[in-house]
Amino acid sequence: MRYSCRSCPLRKQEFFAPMSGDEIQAMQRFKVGELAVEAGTPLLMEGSNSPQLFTALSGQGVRYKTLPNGRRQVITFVFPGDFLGLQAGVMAEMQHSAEATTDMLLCVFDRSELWTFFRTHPERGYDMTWLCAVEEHFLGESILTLGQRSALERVAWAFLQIWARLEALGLRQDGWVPLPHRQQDLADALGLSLVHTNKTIRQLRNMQVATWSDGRLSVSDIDRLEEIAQTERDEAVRLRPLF
Amino acid sequence: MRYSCRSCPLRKQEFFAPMSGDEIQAMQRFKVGELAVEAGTPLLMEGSNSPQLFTALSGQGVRYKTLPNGRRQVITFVFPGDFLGLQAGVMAEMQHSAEATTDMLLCVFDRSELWTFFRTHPERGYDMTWLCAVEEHFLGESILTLGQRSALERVAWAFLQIWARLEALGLRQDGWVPLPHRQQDLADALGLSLVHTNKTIRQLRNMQVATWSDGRLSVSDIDRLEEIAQTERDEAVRLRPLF
DNA sequence: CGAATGTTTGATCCTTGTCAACTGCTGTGG
DNA sequence: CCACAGCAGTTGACAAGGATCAAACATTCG
Repeated sequence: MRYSCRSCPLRKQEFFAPMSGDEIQAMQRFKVGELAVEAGTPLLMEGSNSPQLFTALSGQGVRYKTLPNGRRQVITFVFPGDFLGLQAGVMAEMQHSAEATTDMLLCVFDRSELWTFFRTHPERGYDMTWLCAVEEHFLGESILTLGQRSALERVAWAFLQIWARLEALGLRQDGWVPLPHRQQDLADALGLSLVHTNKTIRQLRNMQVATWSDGRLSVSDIDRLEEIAQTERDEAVRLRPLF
Repeated sequence: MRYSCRSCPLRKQEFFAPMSGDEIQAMQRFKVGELAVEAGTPLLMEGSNSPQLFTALSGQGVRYKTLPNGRRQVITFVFPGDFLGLQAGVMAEMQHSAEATTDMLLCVFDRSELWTFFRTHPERGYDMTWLCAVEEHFLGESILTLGQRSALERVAWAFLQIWARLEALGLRQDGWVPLPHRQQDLADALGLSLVHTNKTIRQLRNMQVATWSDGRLSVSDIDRLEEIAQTERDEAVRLRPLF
């Protein structure tokens, strides 16, 4: 039996203790509702202080920061299960923006209720800390990539991460996973120019390792991809909780 | 009156509710002791699963990851007040290493007690989440820097961050703050080569903006530094908690 | 049909990396 | 005491990875 907040799974049963009936009720009070947004809709704005927290249910988006000169850095892609807006809940305001790349369905929580929820259900503090450590792990990997990997290694690494994550989410069908972003988005995530990103993607296709076109990413030689990306398959990617 | 875990301040009173007598007692049981290490000592090892958590009390160090080909990425510099080893407490093992650059004094906690502590003092889950959001903010800034800033911008940004942080810690004396790392460490943190980092530091010195030599960083024109780094002074840097 | 958006490709430039050599300093052992 | 090794910092010459510029192509949408 799986406990869940209707369509919004609170967590994976494999990794967390099941919730009591009381907790489920509290969770449902905590949840405000669902929100459907169209592609291109801004979800969070840098400098704002939105009263809401989101969990992505379906669709994809990006979290990003911008420099005064206009350059944009994509921090992470947003996939189903990702949690958005915690910063504004804790710090004075958001430090990054987020935008829907495709149509998205979001699970909306009321920020002010978050602390009430944690206070009445203290063991969830562990969950949050866990979530935090996992997030920190991924950001650290990004830093490693941006700082030390070559263009080819970066793209291979990104494909590998995305592939593993979406596969773990059960979004693999036939030989591909959905990756509806623009090449510009990947370029901004990897700190590369659009042109060079394009040429590097092509290189991976020519090597018959991975192909990304029409919003579909397919990896045909995952071992080779790991070799190129200088990384071992990351088990942690599968552990990301669905809060 | 300030409550504290002896020399290890649990938190800044400005941002957190004071602790009850019970909590202080629990905190002292949680604390195992202090640890003095020499410069060069490894504190955490990637892939290991150390049973301890640390808070830096004095001295400086680095947290870093390495690629199979040997390249090293410094994730953050470790300053007094920084918390180390949470990952291993939550995930299976550490995902990065840490090393003391100078002699350091550390406050040691027992990992297994952490959860007990949080369970008995649930409101500290908030603190941990807060700490997490702040950390995430800084890692996000690093990603922005590595992805989008030029070499000169990167070094200026780093100097600014370090200056603000150490100043907030009260470590500024006369016109300088202590920065005992090697140029190689900064290079590895910024994703630049040693040689180019050296030349860029020199450039900032020639511009009479900032000087770093003999382990002392002095900023003579902080406004200019912000301009170059493409950033506004970051208030968040001052909010980092001393857990 | 034209406008807008995204992808692809080639040519050229430049920021940064790599290589190499030299300095100054410190610690060590003959 | 000096010779020497080792390490961090410094500088110049050169190479290269990736950025920028420019233009063509494909799709979609009004």
